[in-house]
Amino acid sequence: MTITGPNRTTGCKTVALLAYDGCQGSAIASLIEVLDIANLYGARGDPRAEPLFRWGVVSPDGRAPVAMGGLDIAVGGSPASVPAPDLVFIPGLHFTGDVAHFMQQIASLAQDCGAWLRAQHEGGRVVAVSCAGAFVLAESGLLDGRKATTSWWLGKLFRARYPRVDFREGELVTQDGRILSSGAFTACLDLALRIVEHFGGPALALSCAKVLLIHAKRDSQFPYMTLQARVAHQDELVLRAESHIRSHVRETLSVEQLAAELATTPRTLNRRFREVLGCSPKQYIQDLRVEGAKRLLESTDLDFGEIVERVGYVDPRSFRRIFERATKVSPSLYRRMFSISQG
Amino acid sequence: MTITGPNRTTGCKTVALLAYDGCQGSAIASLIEVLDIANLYGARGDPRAEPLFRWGVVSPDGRAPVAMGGLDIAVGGSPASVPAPDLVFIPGLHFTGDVAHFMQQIASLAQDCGAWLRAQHEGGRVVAVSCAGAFVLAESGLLDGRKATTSWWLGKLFRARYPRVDFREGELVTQDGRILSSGAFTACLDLALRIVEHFGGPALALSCAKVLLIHAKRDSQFPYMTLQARVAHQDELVLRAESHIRSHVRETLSVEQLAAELATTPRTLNRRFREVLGCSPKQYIQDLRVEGAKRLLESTDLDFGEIVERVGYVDPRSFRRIFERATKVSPSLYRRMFSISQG
DNA sequence: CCGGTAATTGTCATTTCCGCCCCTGTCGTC
DNA sequence: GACGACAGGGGCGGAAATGACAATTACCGG
Repeated sequence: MTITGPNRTTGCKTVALLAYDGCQGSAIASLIEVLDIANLYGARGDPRAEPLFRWGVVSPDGRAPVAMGGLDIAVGGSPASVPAPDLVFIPGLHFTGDVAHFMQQIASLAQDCGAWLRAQHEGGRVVAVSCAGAFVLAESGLLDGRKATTSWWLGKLFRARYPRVDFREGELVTQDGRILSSGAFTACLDLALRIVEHFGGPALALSCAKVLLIHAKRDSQFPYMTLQARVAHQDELVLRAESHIRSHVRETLSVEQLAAELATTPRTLNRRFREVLGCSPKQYIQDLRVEGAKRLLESTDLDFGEIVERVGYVDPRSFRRIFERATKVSPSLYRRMFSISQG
Repeated sequence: MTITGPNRTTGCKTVALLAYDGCQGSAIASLIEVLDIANLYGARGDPRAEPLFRWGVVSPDGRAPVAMGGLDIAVGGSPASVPAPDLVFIPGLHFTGDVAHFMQQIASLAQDCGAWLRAQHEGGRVVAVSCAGAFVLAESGLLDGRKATTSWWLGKLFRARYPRVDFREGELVTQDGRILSSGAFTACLDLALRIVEHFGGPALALSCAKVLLIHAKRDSQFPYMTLQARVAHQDELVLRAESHIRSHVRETLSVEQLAAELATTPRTLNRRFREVLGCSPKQYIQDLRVEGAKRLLESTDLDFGEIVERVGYVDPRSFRRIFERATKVSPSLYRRMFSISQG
């Protein structure tokens, strides 16, 4: 797939999509299709109109990579084969849980494409990444001091590795100057819409959204997050506290009580939790309760008041506040999003 | 991309994905990735576990097709190269508005693959289609008397062409026996989840949904539908009526009044509308008003009561009912889904 | 046994925010 | 048209989190 003809001399925008081994092929295919649809709807009524977008797929070495899941993707050459793109897109990368291997892939990509990416950005082009693609940009230093996001399950790793980036946890799409980033897998669709909006305006983006069946205004990744495994640790006191909490989540549970139970003081408990788990005991309990409520919303028809009681709260109003802070959606919307039972 | 090894002798399920010229490549890539993720999450804790899914991409003639937007897709061969798949998937096809050309593509596909598809289905395999893929199945006679859906903008065409199919307008995913179908573009993600659920259970599907950032329970295409261009016609009376309606939508408007205005009777007006446009004058007016309300919800901050008045209604309660019947969501949710302004 | 040092814990004041209560408005259902 | 479940604003008393600093403990070599 190669680019033909000129671009910057006209109103037509050129997009270069970077494919590489193990990349999320659907992000590339989706973006292409969204641009294709935008071309169709943008030229409504005039079939001879110049298309709004052109695009080409490239790879670091110019050879066809094998995407995630084993799909072969044909490319038009190395990055140099798309002269003067208006936008560069880097898809994500599957993370299987092996941090070392993952970071090594990122480092290798950054080495191959970092200089090119920096040059593109300095040359005034828009750079858009989705999912783990943000790591490549961060590694290349392009995100220092800038807003960015990534897949929700990579958030902690990202924040730890790149403290200089203005990391926006849980956001779906971020924009900072000419740098766009987006979250997990299908967030690339929201990113694609943002790109269409950027070059073609909000009305065109909305038309595309309706054809594609995407909310034009999905707002965050928060509702999708699940409680991740805590860091392993050896703190005997905290371990005992965790165990005690786990077996009493359903009951009213105060930190003071808990401290007494473990023959220590609230202050110590607080300090140790923060040190080892990075949060307060109360927070820990709340997280568990919210996760419990999510399970009940997903798998039962109990009404919210009942669920509130089951996870150890009395007042629906307060627990709703906590639930919404964690998930960024209301309980009923959460249920509509993730209910397992038939509807 | 080829399948290696056996399949039906074990618990592993094999999926054959059919690619063809102009097909929606992202549907293929997405399904592959969803299956890949399902393999990862399904085997949690046991890296040596046999994967739940295997897959292979094929094309009618075994050669690599060029997907929508110009993306080349590598295939493992013709349909015969995936022996005994457990599921066959057919992606959609871009519809640019040229019905004749579209139907010719469908006919050609049905000719190439119809017999194979029928054999697969008769052999007990699951057949899944997304978007315009339903036309291929319908053309091959596999959908007669069965539930099916397709992209919302193809609904009328589908119903007209295949009256024997139990067409479910606006549904996102349908299942009838071993035949699955899904609606517009990204509905293939919902279909993919349904496939995972079918072979791996609801809990696994939910885990995948959260990683992919998909609602596990998106319910319909209705909110995304927009008023489509009406059929062109020559009925002078109806044309005058349409014109009169368009210029008076904002005012209270009765069919009786309208008939008087055009020097005819309500009965005639009804008959002619039904004959030419397939709906009643009242329905026609309502459709316009709902569409007007949608525009206002998308682009302004006016509250619903105000909008109701602007489109010519008095009672918010009754207009809400009409709005919800058409869109299947409440006005406030519609605004949250498609609001153009910042939020 | 002692004093020095560092790590940990306790005390307390401050601020934040939780949890409970009131209420109204919206939505879907019957 | 009425009802019940849900959403969410606001206020208040009290619990929780945390910083600063003092007190205690643990661990040394001398």
